[in-house]
Formats: sequence, structure tokens, C-alpha cells
Amino acid sequence: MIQTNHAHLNLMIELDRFDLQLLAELQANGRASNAQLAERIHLSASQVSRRIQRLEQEGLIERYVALLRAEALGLGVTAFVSVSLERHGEQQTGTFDEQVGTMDEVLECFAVSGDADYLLRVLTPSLPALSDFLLHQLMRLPGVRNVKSNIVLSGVKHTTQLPLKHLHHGRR
Amino acid sequence: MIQTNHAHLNLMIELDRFDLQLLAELQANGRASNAQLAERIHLSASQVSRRIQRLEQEGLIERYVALLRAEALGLGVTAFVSVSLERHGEQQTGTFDEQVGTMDEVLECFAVSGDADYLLRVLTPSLPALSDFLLHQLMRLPGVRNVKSNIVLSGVKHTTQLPLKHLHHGRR
DNA sequence: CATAAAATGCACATATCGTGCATGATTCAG
DNA sequence: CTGAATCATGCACGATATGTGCATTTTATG
Repeated sequence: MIQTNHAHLNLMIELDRFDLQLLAELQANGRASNAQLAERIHLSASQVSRRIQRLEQEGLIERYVALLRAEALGLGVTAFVSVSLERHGEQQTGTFDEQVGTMDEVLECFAVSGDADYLLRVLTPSLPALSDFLLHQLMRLPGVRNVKSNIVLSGVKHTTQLPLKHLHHGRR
Repeated sequence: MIQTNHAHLNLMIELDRFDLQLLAELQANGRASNAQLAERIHLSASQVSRRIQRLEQEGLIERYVALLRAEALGLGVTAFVSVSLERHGEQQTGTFDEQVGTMDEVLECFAVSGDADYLLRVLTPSLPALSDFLLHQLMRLPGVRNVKSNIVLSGVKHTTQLPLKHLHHGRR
């Protein structure tokens, strides 16, 4: 089996082109059967099964999830929210992290370089609901100094599929 | 069957508490078997199967995907990129949308209110790779006037699970 | 080159899925 | 309220999917 050496990329396991194909296929359809996958990548279903097991065990495949359609669930408002904290040190940061982690409305929260300390993506049924969330939940978190939100006007692209092409550099 | 009326939320189908439980379970584990789900929500496996079919057909469940671990794939750099376009009208917007949609590095792209026109989340193996992407791909798109990026220092929360609690307001 | 290790597909027992059907529950009309 | 119609449900079962032992093939190593 010809495998691609990704040592410079800090990869923990070796991936060949079949593995990469499986990853790509499963990112697109997490419920593809082993038979379907086998047909697409030209291995047997049992080999597909074993390889997927390995990809899961090694942690490359983290989990399988159902993606729901926000609009169909009445979740019509997305906002990006920049948050700046008071300058009090790590205690506050830890608390903010934990609390934000429990809020269903917050889908993403990243600590970022730049003006703000955090950037959040928030999803609510309506603008009043967004306002309510910001005023009564987010702004009330300890240490929050400033909150600035930008409403999403429309979505151009939103995928869970990670880029894999940097892993294709070896021989094929 | 007691269903919750969500007419004010513009829902296309009625959802009862079993449906909501299924949605929650499948958001967390997209490969849960019908038997597992049946046990958790106290319906038969065949009823689970039929309900999931309905949720899929009605579009609430959009798809199932495998979520990969970015770090395990050597994708160590995430950035939020604000993009402003020249003021030329819709032609440029359409082109930008299409082109961005084809770039694997771009996981999310939203048109937003505020200073910038778009906010993108970009994933690359390294800072040089990010720089390369910004300079040689993104900035070269027609109509791009300004690009500003904020590097993600750390991730606090990143989930694909949409909030469902606004749907729980009816009788249980 | 020979040997050891790893990968592979076949076969098959077990698990899972999807659907017909009978039954029970709910809704609707008089 | 009653009876009929409609809808939801679980059981049973045929079809499909999964995972693993095993023999064979392929690859790596000294």
C-alpha cells in the first residue's frame, strides 16, 4: 500500500488515497453504507469497515451528526457577536468560556486576535429573541465589557467539510 | 398524539416531543440505530424509523455527515476574514459568492451587516498557507476591495447542534 | 531472496432496516 | 354522545448491512 507521508503536517497516522476518499465521502454523507463506499473507492465492504474503524479510533473521524435545517425549525436569525472582556485575568476568561459553552444559542465561540476577545455565532428564532439573548444572557456574564453584533443578511456557504487537498501531495 | 403548534414559528410540519427528542439525539449521534433511539425515547424501532423518514422528507433533517478533527488532519489555523467589496452592484456580488463557494478552505461565508460585507471562516494547515490563500486566492477575486483577518487563538465552542428549546413551549 | 508483517476479500453469523398488516387511539361529523 | 374514518403504533419478517474469523495476497524488512 502506497501511503502518503505527512510527517511535516503533524499527522498521527498515515493516510493513503483510499483513506482520504473515505473521509471525503463520509464528510458528505455520514450514513453511506459500507457497500456503497466500497463501490465508490474500489475496495471490499469489509476493508471499508476496517478502515473506517481505524479512522474513528485514531480520532480523525470525531463523530457523525445529523444536520438540521435552521429555517425549517424557525431559526431565522443568525448573528456574529464580538465580545470584549474586562481586563481581569484568567479567572474571568474561564468563567466566560464555561458559561458560553452551555448556551444553546451559541453555536460557535472562538477567542480571536484583533479588537475583540471572542467571536461568537449565535442562532435565534427572531430579532427580539436575539436581543433578549444578548441583553439578558450574554451581557450578564461576569466580565463582559462590550458586546457588538452583526446580523447575518444571507448565507453564502456553510459546510462542515474540512479541506483535504493538502494531504494529497504524495504519489497517487 | 399531543403535538405542539408552532404556527407562529413558520414551521412546515408539526413536531411532538418524540420528534424533538429524535432531532436532539440525531444531532448528537447521527449513526444511532433505530433500536437505540427507540429505547431512549420509548417508541418502537419501526416508529422511530418512520418518524425519521418523515423528518428527512420534510427537510428538517438535511443530511448526515461525519465530522473530522481538524487538528488530526494538520489543519492548525483558523481565521475569521472580513471582506469588503467595491461598490459595483450585483454582478460582482454574484461572482464573489460563486467563487468563494468553490474554495475548500472557506468553511463559512455570510453576508453581514456592519463594516464588512462578508465574514468568512477559513481553515488552513499553517499561517503561511493562510497568507497564501488570502493573497493569491481571496484577494484576487473580482471586486474585492479590502480583506481583514483575525486569527483564532483558541476554540471555546463549536457545535453543529441547533437550539430546539423554543419548540418546547406547548403542552408535554 | 526469504521471512515476517500487514492488507485484503470471502464467507457467514448477527444486527439493523423498512414495510405490510392488524390493532389501538384519535379525530370528525351527525 | 356514538359510529365511522383516519392516523399512529407495534409485531413480524424478508431484505440489507455490519463486523469478524480465516485463508490468501501483498508489502516491508533484513
